[in-house]
Amino acid sequence: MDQPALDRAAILANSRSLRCIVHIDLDCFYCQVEQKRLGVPTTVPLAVQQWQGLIAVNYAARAAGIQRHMTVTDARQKCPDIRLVHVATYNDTHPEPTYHANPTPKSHKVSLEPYRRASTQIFQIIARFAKSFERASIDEAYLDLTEDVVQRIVADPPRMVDETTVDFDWNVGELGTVAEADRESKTWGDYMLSVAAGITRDVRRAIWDELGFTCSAGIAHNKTLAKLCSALHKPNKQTIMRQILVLDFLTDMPIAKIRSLGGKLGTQVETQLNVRTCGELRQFSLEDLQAQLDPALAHWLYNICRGICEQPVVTRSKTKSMMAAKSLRPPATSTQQLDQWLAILCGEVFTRVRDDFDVYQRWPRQLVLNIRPTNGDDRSRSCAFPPRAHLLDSPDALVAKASALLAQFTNAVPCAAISLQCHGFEDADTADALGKWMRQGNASAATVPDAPNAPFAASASATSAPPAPVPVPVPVPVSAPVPAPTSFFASHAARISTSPPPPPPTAPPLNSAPAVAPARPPPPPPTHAPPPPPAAAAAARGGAWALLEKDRHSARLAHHFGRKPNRSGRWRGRVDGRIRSARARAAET
DNA sequence: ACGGCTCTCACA
DNA sequence: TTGTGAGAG
Repeated sequence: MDQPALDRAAILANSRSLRCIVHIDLDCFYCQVEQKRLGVPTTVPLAVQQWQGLIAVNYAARAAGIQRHMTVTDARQKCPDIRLVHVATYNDTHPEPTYHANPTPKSHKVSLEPYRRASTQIFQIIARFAKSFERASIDEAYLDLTEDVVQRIVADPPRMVDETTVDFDWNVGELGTVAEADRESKTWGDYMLSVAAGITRDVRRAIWDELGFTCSAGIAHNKTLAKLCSALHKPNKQTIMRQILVLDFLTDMPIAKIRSLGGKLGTQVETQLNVRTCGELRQFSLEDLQAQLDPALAHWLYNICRGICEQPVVTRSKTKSMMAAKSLRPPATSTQQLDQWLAILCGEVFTRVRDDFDVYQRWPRQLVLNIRPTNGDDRSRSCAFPPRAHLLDSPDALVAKASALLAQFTNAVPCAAISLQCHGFEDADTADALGKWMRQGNASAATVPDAPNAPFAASASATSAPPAPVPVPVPVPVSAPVPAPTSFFASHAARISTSPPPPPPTAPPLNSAPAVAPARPPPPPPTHAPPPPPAAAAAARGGAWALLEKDRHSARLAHHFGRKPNRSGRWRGRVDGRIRSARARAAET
């Protein structure tokens, strides 16, 4: 068999995992938040600025040649009509984040709270449509709609042209860009994606109707493709990646566009193999790759350039850590200056932690202080986060803890940056009593109860009441082998019969993207990641360079496979692992 | 085994 | 660029 035939065979073999994965991505999110707040039409070029730099640019401004990394001076020069909005700021005399007229890094600290609150509202809507979704960033989510799609198909089966071809219309999104070859030969996978696209359209319409935000989406059989796909027709459009188009779609795709390959690792793969695109990467056999790269990395790359990706959508909607950071320009030269900024950071962390408690009834366990001396040598120290009883209405106890951490550094000044973060959130009930008791080594007498289902955040606002609890759905595994399309749906139907029905559509079907905004020009060409630091420095720190040495640091790639290396550091296949553990059990008895 | 610290990657 | 986040060794 020639190579393309082998590639297609590999994908076919993988098609047993016919998941429906959606990636939703808000269009120039910070800009939309500010446009909504200020009532600025989308036709007005607008950018969000943080000090002298732009951190978000709307599509009207992009059409005028404005790009993300420009300074405000360059932006005004290039587009005199541009509306520049500075992010909210605060300081010790104005502790409430507001949109000050002329904030300076010397006198103010940035607050991203308005975007966090908008984000919370968006995820609240997504939660109504998707039983399982993964909050991937402040404005991105992955949804696994497989179960919902199967449920809909079982309830309302499509007409069949023949045993394998489904009769339906593509009316729910753009198709992949490349050739629209085989448009008429629609597989079960295509049909599933079209049903997922219908749900996606409903989610996007709800976000628009209720909040006034537009977003783009990609609908595919896995996370990697869904993410690439959502960027294909921005803004305000959704794109379906049919399996038949995957290889063509990826052929000219720069590998740097693939998640986790946008940085040093991707650069190393590029230089070591002398490849830039997925198509070029496909020229290498698995053996070729494994001869030059870490075996785990080689395996992952071999699959990913063929559009094969098995990473599950991990249900997660709450943040795991919170950080308040301030870079100091010019660097702080006295500990008094540092103490002053530290108190401000404490105030922010205090407020956010308390607001979070009002919604989730959880409290952080760890407090971390990080400083960057001007020599760039970051240092951090941590301690226990003050108990809730000590932080009821003032951040004083937090300031005391943080100051003690700061005092641990002998050469803190001159200091270019300081940040405070907290993590290790625990449910309040178990954290206050049972959890501590368990951690003290009393686990033999009892088992920890499952954490109660947390309500989804209605708002991070301190003033809003906690929302009514919404049960967190139990994720259902969806990667079971698929014998044949019809039996696949039948077997899933039995398992999902007790699930609640999806919300009814709120409006008639739309052709392609919701008609909530006029067509926009395509996004600008991709920007490239900044060059990495010198290889020697990175290698000395044990960074990604070492990763490329065969058999070294392979465990770093665990997230690509959902499994971990064993104690000797070697990777196990799933079957291999089972055999090994069976042998190990036999050896023990 | 686990917690403390460092590093990478991503996104507005 | 800065300010956040997640995750891995």
